[in-house]
Amino acid sequence: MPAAEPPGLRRRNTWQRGTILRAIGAASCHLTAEEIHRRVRRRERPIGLATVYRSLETFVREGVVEPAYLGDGRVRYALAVNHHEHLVCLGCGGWESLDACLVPQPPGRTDSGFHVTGHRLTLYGYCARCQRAQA
Amino acid sequence: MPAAEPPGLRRRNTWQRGTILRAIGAASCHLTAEEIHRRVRRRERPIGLATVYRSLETFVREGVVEPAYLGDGRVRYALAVNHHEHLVCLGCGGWESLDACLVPQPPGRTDSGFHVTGHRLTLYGYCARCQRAQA
DNA sequence: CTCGCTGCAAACTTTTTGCAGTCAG
DNA sequence: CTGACTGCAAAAAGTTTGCAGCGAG
Repeated sequence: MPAAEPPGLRRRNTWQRGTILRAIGAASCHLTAEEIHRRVRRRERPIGLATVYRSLETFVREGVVEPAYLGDGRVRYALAVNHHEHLVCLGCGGWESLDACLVPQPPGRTDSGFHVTGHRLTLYGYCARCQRAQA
Repeated sequence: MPAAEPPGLRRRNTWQRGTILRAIGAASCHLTAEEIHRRVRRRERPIGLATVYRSLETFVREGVVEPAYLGDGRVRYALAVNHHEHLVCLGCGGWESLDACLVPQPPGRTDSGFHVTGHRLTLYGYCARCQRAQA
């Protein structure tokens, strides 16, 4: 499920990547790159923001981490293991998490030969507060 | 379905918005803001990029246009009527469209009172080309 | 040893915002 | 008439990249 290994690269395990991955895993929801950066900076040895971005890119490619685009112009990340969907409000831009996964179908292969390893579902509409405001 | 009317604003129809909406509708796939801008610029009277962005924001709020975040750092737009899903390759970053909509469940209301009016599903994995490259 | 990874800072891209003038209703 | 919409240009925000040094394997 974690997708096949990248072409010819040999991955190295550094303490930075471990720290970043642990920070994402410790969070209860999706984090932005900056939030992750801020959390791993608290440690004795700081980690560069660029490193966070580069590590995230690697993790996403490996299928370990899942990105989420909630419409506020920044990407959020969470462990693929903690997969969940989001409800985004078109009124205020806010969002809530949805525990259930509404796309139960297992990864497979499409007609075009595309190998599906995961998915990302975002539901959008209006939150309770915005519905009231429109009344 | 096109969501309720915004709070206290009265919308105005300008030739710019009509042109932008027509450009999106004429496209066979999702367009980036810049692509839309380039297309509406061909006309005799050019439209400002900021206007394109502001109009898109309005259209999305109204539920007329649907955004798509395919992971390349820019947002793409298409008419909600032309709804379709995407397959994004984690290997090369490319993407293909999927005609079928895999989330047939109708809009409804969640426990938290959130009113769902639409959704956005992105499947990810590896395209045929990248699978071959990894072999 | 080798070569992928890191940090820093500069560069880039995309999107947003301020403001004054315009025009739809 | 009113105030929402527009254009321009400047600014912001988020992400990427170049490069030299470091260190995992």
